Amino acid sequence: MTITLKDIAKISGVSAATVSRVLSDDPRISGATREKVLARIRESGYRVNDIARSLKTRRTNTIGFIAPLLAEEFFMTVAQGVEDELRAQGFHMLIASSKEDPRIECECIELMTRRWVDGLILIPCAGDGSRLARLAKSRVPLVLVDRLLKGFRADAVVVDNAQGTRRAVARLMERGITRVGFIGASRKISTARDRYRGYVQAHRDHGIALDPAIVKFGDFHQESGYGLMRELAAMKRPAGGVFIANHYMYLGAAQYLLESGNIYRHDYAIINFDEMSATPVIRLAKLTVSQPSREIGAGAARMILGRVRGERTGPPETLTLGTGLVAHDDAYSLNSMINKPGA
Amino acid sequence: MTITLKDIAKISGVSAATVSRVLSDDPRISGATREKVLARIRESGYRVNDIARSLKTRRTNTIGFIAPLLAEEFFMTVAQGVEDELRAQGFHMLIASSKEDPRIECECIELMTRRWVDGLILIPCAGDGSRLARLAKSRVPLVLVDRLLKGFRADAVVVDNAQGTRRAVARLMERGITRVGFIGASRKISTARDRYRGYVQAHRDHGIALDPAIVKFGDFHQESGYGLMRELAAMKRPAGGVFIANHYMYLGAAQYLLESGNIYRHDYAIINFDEMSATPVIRLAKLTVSQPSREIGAGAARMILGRVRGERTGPPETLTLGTGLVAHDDAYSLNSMINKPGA
DNA sequence: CTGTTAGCGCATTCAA
DNA sequence: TTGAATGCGCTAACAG
Repeated sequence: MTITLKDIAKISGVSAATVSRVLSDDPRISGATREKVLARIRESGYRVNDIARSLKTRRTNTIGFIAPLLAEEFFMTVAQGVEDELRAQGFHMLIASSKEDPRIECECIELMTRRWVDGLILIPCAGDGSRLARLAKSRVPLVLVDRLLKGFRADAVVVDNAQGTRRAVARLMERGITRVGFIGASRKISTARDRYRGYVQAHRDHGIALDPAIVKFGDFHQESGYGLMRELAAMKRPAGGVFIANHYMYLGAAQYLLESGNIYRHDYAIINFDEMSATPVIRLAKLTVSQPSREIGAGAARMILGRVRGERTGPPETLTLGTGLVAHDDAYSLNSMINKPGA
Repeated sequence: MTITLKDIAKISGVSAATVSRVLSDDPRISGATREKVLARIRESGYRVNDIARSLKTRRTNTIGFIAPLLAEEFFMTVAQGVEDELRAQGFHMLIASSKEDPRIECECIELMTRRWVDGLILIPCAGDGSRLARLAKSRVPLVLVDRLLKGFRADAVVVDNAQGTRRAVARLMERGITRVGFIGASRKISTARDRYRGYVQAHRDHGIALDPAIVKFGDFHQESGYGLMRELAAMKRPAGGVFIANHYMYLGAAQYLLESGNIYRHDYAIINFDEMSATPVIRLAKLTVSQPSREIGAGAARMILGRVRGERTGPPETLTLGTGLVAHDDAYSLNSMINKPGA
């Protein structure tokens, strides 16, 4: 027995339309009736039924957000940025994870679309954009975040992964470390591809030949980083440095170095990508490429709302944010570890 | 101009009611018409409008999930557990974060309720349950997760925080470490309170007097752990061990110990609460109390669905899961650090 | 400034 | 087994 707008109309002695107008702050309503109606609303504990409203207006004030996983700090920091911005603008957020599986991703999109989300923010999984063709043809605005899709133009918010990587690797080279290993992920993912590209560019910039033997591709997860670091460490001619393409691979690599005791034997100059809450505690990396993850999310939210509100029309735009580069002079190293304990 | 159920009825030469029945797998529909209608649906690319359906059925197949923050691994691992279970059962998840602010929390609840969520899973912020009185009186099922609220009975999924802490601290005491410091959070949060209780119990169990000077309360965040660890380290008579009440405080404490170089001077026997992805890499703790975070989420999802479907009625139930205790024999320590580099 | 009218797209009585 | 009629709660013309 929920109380409806019509009930309010009745007990206020006005029409339903008037109540509706009060609810939506229609300017051409007299102060008197507005007060009266608001009073009845307050007394009665009436609450709008957003579903009914949506059926009529064809807008749900809801944005869908789909990420490969929920329990990853980068994705969820982006999500937090999105949510903050959306809530500030009166929007809801429907969330789902694709498990890096295009089929699940499609299913999520389908379900959210059925629920009439006003727009969709997507951190896509690997592959090209063909699976999104139908969505693109529908009228539902879409913003791609973090990763781009081959052969698919859409609004997007990304960082300059190639440039961030290139600069970091170059920095190492300028310090005289020319043999730098690479621990990355499948190039079916644009960020993985671009980070690899930046790594290659740095070599070209410095006229250094790239040794394929120390270039390893895995899958952005901890186990992968662990395994690839082990491979790298097993080489007869070890690398002087290593670029590790994301936070979880860095965790895995670090775990290997610590568990194996390798860290006490060889002083790798490590570059890691992503500055997360645990980064200051790991302290194995000399250089960290950071991303403004929260801003990425906020930017995506603003972008989608621009479309939803019709403030922005026309061809897709891409917002490219820059990366940061943080040097850790306090990183562990063979030398510092030998020296410090004496202190 | 989206195509509707009525359109399908027309092109199929049947009534809207029939199409509706086909859509909901009504058993008393002839195989022939069912096939025919399904064919038209497929050809036309028709898709149900869930909003209209919800207005009619008063169910949205959507569960709201509210956590203090999105970008924290524990909360999001719970969220992942919830989402997996919900999606398997055909439900959506609306998500929001309260920022540990009861006012924002209330606002989120209000907004989700207006959108007719079928149920609400809440990791509440500090305080008592009075703010939820209205929600409790409404017909919307609620499941509390992780934290309980004083003076408020509701379905809940928690772990035995006191027991987990008690056992871990006891373990340290049995190894002869009797002076154990405490780094915890505000006792306005039930988990913080219970972990403190477990710490106190361990002392009582072993007949050890508790020294208030080494018991510190902060706020579950990194900065707090950092600051409290510094206070502890500054004591003239240092503790032999420290219990640190959650992952982020542990990160902060670890950061302090490393930055200050204190770790090279004093070998704290550390217990930390929560096993997260970075835990194996930090390696400062000798003992870790783990929680089945994903299972907590899955359990909460099952619990709320039981209510939503009316399979479960009657008084609130509490599902209490156990904690794990992991020993890290490979943890750093002053001795290991001095010895290893020689290798 | 306010009321009347007419649906939004679907599920569900009640008849047939 | 199927159809016709009705309304969920709200907004948006169009009048007045």
